[in-house]
Amino acid sequence: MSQPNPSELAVLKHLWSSGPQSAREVHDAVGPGQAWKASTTRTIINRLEDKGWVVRRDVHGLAVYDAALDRTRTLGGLVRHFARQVLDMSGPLPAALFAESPHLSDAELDDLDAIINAAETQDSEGEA
Amino acid sequence: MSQPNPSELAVLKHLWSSGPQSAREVHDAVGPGQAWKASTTRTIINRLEDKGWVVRRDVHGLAVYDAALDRTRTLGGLVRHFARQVLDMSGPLPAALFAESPHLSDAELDDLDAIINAAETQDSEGEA
DNA sequence: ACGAATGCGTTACATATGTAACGAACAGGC
DNA sequence: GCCTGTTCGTTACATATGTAACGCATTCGT
Repeated sequence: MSQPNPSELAVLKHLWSSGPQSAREVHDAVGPGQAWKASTTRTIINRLEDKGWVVRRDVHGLAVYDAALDRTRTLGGLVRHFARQVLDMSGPLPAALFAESPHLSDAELDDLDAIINAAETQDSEGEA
Repeated sequence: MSQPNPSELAVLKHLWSSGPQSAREVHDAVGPGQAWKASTTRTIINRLEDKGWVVRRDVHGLAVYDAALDRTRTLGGLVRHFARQVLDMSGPLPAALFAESPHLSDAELDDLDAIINAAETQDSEGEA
C-alpha cells in the first residue's frame, strides 16, 4: 500500500487541500514550514511522481501536479498501520476519534471507518 | 525526544512486557515475527544501546538488556507526534482512544493523557 | 536583442534503516 | 584436551530519506 513518508505527505496534504499546483506553488505553501529550499521541494515532488503518487500535467508549458492518491484511503492506511504496528490494536478501530483532524470531512469520516477496518486488504495482508 | 524506529520499537515492546532479556531471549521472541536472523536482532539491540534506549547489564558474563525508555512516555510521544504531524490535530487528544492498546494498562492510560497533552515539552517544542 | 528570472532535468552526498556475515573468544560435553 | 555450540565485537552493504546545488533552456521585460 501507499505509505508516503513525512515529506511526501506534507506535499500531498497541500495538493489535497488546494488542488493541482505548480512546483512553485507547492513550495510557497509547504516549503517554509519544512524549511526547504526550492530544489528540495522539487525533489520531493519528483519522487512522488516516480512513485506515481502525483500526476503531472502540462499546462501551457508549465508542470502542474495533482495528487494521485486518495486522501481518505491514504490517511486511513496510515492510521490503521500506526494503530496496528505501534499500538498493537487488533480489533476494529473507532474512526470517530479522528474527527478532530482537519484533514477529514464528515463525509470522509464515514469512508474512513470502512477503510480503517474492512480494508485489511492493502496493509500487511492482501499485499500480493 | 526518543522516537524509536519500527525495529527498535519491536524490541522495546518486548522488553517492556517481559523485563530484562538476553539477546537470545529477545531474538526468540521478536525475531520470528520480524523475520530477522539472530545477527539482525543483535544489531538492533546494539543500536538501541548506542542511543541509550536500553541499558546493558552483565549477569555472570551474559549480557542482559533492559529498556531505558519509559513505555508510556515513549508510546505517548509517538501518538502525539502521529496525531500532530500526520493528522494535524492541534487541540488536546483523547487518551481514551488508545484504551484498546494491550500495551497500556488502565493506570498508564491516566499518565498517557497527561503526557499526550501537557507535555508539548519534548516533541517539536521544548526540544532544546 | 539582451540580461534577469524561472522552470526543469540531472546529479550529489550524508544519515538512517534494514539486513546480515564473519571471526575471535569462551564454555561444556565427552 | 578437543569439538561444538554460543556470545559478542566488528564490519558490510543496499535502499530510503533528507537536503540541496548546478547548468541549460526558455521567457519576459525593457
